[in-house]
Amino acid sequence: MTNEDSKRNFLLNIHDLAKHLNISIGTVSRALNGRADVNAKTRQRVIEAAQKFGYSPNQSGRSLRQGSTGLVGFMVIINRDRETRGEAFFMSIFDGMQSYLSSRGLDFVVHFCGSDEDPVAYLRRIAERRLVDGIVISQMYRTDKRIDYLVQRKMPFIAFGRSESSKIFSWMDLDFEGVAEKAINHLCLLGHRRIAIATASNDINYGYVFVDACRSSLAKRGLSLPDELVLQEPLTESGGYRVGERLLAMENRPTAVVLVDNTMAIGLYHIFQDVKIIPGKDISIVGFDASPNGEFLRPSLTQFEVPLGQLGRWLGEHIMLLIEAKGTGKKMPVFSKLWPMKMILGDSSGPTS
Amino acid sequence: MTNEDSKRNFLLNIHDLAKHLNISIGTVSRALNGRADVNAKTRQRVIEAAQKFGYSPNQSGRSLRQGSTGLVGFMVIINRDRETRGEAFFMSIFDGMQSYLSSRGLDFVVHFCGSDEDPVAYLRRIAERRLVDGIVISQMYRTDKRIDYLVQRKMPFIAFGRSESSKIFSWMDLDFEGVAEKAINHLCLLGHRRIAIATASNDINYGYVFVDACRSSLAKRGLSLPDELVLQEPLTESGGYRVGERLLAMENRPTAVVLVDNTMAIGLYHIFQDVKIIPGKDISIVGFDASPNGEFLRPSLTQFEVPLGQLGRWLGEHIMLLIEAKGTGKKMPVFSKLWPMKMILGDSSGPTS
DNA sequence: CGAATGTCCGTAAACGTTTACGGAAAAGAC
DNA sequence: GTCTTTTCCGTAAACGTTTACGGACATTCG
Repeated sequence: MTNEDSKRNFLLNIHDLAKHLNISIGTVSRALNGRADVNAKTRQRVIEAAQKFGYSPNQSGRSLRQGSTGLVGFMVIINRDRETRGEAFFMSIFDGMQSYLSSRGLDFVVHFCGSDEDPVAYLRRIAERRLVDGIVISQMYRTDKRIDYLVQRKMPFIAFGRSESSKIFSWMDLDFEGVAEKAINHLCLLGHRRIAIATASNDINYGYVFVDACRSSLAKRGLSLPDELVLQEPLTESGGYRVGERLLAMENRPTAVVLVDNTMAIGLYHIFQDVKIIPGKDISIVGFDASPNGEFLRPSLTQFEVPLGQLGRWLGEHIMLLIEAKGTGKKMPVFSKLWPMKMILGDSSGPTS
Repeated sequence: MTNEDSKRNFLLNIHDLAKHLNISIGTVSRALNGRADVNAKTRQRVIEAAQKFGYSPNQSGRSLRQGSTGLVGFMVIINRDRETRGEAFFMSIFDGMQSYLSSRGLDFVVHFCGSDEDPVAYLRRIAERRLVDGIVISQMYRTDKRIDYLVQRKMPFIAFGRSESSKIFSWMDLDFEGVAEKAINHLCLLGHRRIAIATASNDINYGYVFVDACRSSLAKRGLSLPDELVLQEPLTESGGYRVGERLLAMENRPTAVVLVDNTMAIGLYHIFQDVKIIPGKDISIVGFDASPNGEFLRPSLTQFEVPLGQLGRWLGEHIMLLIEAKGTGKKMPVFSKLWPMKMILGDSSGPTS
């Protein structure tokens, strides 16, 4: 009793609302859910009362009955040493996803896997407890257990980033191959022959993909990418600084360097500034994703532009399609998409001297 | 039938598990929930089976029965022109919160209110549908309707940031007063007399609080803060650039400027670099929150340090206390805390010439 | 050996919804 | 007027849990 009080609190449910309106709970539910078999006048009364008392159906009851939560998740792995893309990156994606999903009546929620937790265990908890109907997973590893798990569980998901897997699954990724080709082409036209690549550690898949793509693009032009020019460092400011140190220490210094993340550019610029090397003149730098930092560096950074909001909307739309397909029992479609990026010329890349 | 199939899918529930073990669902539930009245051997069998088949209780059923979701939320308002603190800021807070809450058996989830949505309506949906047991709201406005709503609804919440309100509510905020005092003191000791403040627009509460605090600290030293030295610009790189433009345009230029957000520092440094003004020599700059950007600026930025992970843990702990108090029917405690920040001396602040 | 106690488990109600079903009343057809 | 159709609403079952309650059986005690 006292327990019930503390549980119920003063919040009202569908019974209270029905009693107040002198109609049955079935009618209240039908009215709010926009079903046809309810009188227009009655519906109006119900909606007004719900509005007035601040009533929305309890999501737990609803989910339980419907077998779905109406919730879409996005899983982010927090990395203490930030060996991943800059986090600000995600915000614009969230914005686009949220905007699309809410227009379709779905809710959107982000799950942050702590830096001290196992991503697979974390994801399993979310899935087993049925917290969401579908999920976007990000920061894909080169081989990622999460994929096998979700496929086997037949849970709707999209991987933001590719991954090596024998399974068939939906993914979308930035067009690293296209970026590599454009970057290498640009630098080669400027006369560069010895080009370094700064990238992430090998188990982060896109670092690997990007280096591979650069190697191909170089090969097409009769150039090679020796191992000592692949500089693996954390994708951070200090990682960029470290890249600079390693470049400066080389006996046969490259004339250009391509970065897989713009955060690195900041550290790189600073070490160059310390030793009076001018980007675009003494050495060429090409960055990756367009970020405000890039525009504000001096000289401005040559980088690539990607409309993150649109990308988020794409994710929202397609995860919804997967969820719908599963809900209606149809077999789930499989999506895969490479998102194109546009090169923005800055002053950090110039002809060889 | 076919409908049931598509709903149920192949996922198993407590009945399936009980049938497989040849015991009742009650026992399964008790075993998994660690109740005393279940045989140790039986419990072991249940736990192993659950592990083997990947079973966790369906959260909807659980929430419905218990009247609580075991979920803690964090509401972030996405701002397209980023008139708020840098977003990377939040990640470390999430990390701390997630870490604390998961150690207490609670789940943590972040809700992003899209830039095209009304924050109050967004929050109401979350609350009315009982998506979470408690929530941290951030980016407080000077007067914030969300507070009144949550107080009236008796929903456990903590405001991350103060706000003017007649209501009593729990909050935690950075110690803007302390920062202002230290920054002003530091600059005054260096001989500065004419100090500008770069801040956010007036409806963001902390911008207002900070300017007010600076004004007090200046007054204590017999100095004033004329209106033309309060520079309201977006807390972005270009906002910082704009601040620089305004400073350069002044007939009686201040010798120092205090920023309420370090993102601004980037733009400010660049315009100064363009016109060959050296921070710390020709003009002094004091930043706000410690960010890697700050360390990597040249000359290094004088700024303030805050352990964001600890701050997140504090939020997790105290929102949990509020939820527990409400669950047991006790009256909810009220927390308020100013989080201290430590000044990190850089080379961007120096004596007047 | 009977009674009292303790250990463990099954039963069933409840949580707040949605929705298939059936039926009452109103409307239309003849 | 009756018969059919339509419109609208109430009833009750179901979703997957947790937990109060009671009872079966084993154990202890006198």
